[in-house]
Amino acid sequence: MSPPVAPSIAHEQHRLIHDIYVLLDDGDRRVLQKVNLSPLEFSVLQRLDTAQGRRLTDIGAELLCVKSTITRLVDRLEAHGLVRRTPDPDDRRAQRLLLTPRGLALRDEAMRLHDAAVERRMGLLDPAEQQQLRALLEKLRAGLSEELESDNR
Amino acid sequence: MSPPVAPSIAHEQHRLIHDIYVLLDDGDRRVLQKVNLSPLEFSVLQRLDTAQGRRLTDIGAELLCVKSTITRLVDRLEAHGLVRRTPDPDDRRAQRLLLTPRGLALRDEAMRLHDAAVERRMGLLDPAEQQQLRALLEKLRAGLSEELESDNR
DNA sequence: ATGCAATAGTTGCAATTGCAAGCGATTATA
DNA sequence: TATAATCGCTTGCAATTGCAACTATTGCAT
Repeated sequence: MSPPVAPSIAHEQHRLIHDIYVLLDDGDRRVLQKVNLSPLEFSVLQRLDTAQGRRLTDIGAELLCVKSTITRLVDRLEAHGLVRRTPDPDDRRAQRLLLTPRGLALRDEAMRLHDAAVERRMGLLDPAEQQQLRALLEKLRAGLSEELESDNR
Repeated sequence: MSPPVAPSIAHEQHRLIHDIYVLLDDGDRRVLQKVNLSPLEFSVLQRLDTAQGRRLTDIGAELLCVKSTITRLVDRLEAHGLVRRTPDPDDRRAQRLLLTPRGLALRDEAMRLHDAAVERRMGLLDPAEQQQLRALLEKLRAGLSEELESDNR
């Protein structure tokens, strides 16, 4: 049970976040299965709209996955009629990705289900705690993404 | 940018945790690559010792992945001489999984690297904030795992 | 202007993972 | 104690993902 290396506080914290993520992701997976979406597909749909659209690379950058993953995930979504690729008017290399009406409807349905499940799970903390948690996480996220950017520079 | 469904507070919080996890996981991946381990492999090694060992199924349950994933992940670790399967004396169906000396050394090396990276990243919060965060996350984790258990019942 | 590096996206390939079926061992039930 | 249900683990198969290589386009530096 006890490893020879003493775990640090930060390590414990990281472990906590990891455990929680695993639990949340597992819950997400079950909920989203009802609308036949994987968590990653849902993340992509969440980032789209029906008007201007987004470029594939931008989405990949936000989700920290390689371009080819987005390409093929979008292939699937498009085959299901949920999104539509359209040429970017400003850059002939790029594609803009749009939600179709059907995609919008499914996305909203998924969000309703997902939000209800998340609400229930986050309800384990009272509102004051949720507020606290949110502030801490926002600070952490800001720092982490900044660090990531400077790493990539 | 703005979706037609108003995002709830809980939803925002979930999004934060998700984003942070993605960032942390990306960081983990880079660090662990230096010792040629995937995050999941590292998670498994972290849960092992050199004495009694753990059963494969128990590890899978903790990491919320199916048994076959553990089977094959252990196949790889064993092929690299990091772990060893040994029959469970109490149950002839089961295998107990042990760290080899080499596995122990690598695990400790990985933990040193990983901890240093985590320490640096969690250092974005001051000690008081880390303390706060830890308390909140522990409460959340406890609630979530309890919920998971009752789901599976 | 011209050539060279960087960028957007796609494709081939290998590795990882989940699901379902299967096999031996164990526990529960009658 | 016989039989059925469950459990621990493995294997076949399909799906998802990352990496590297490639094409087409853009932008920068001369």
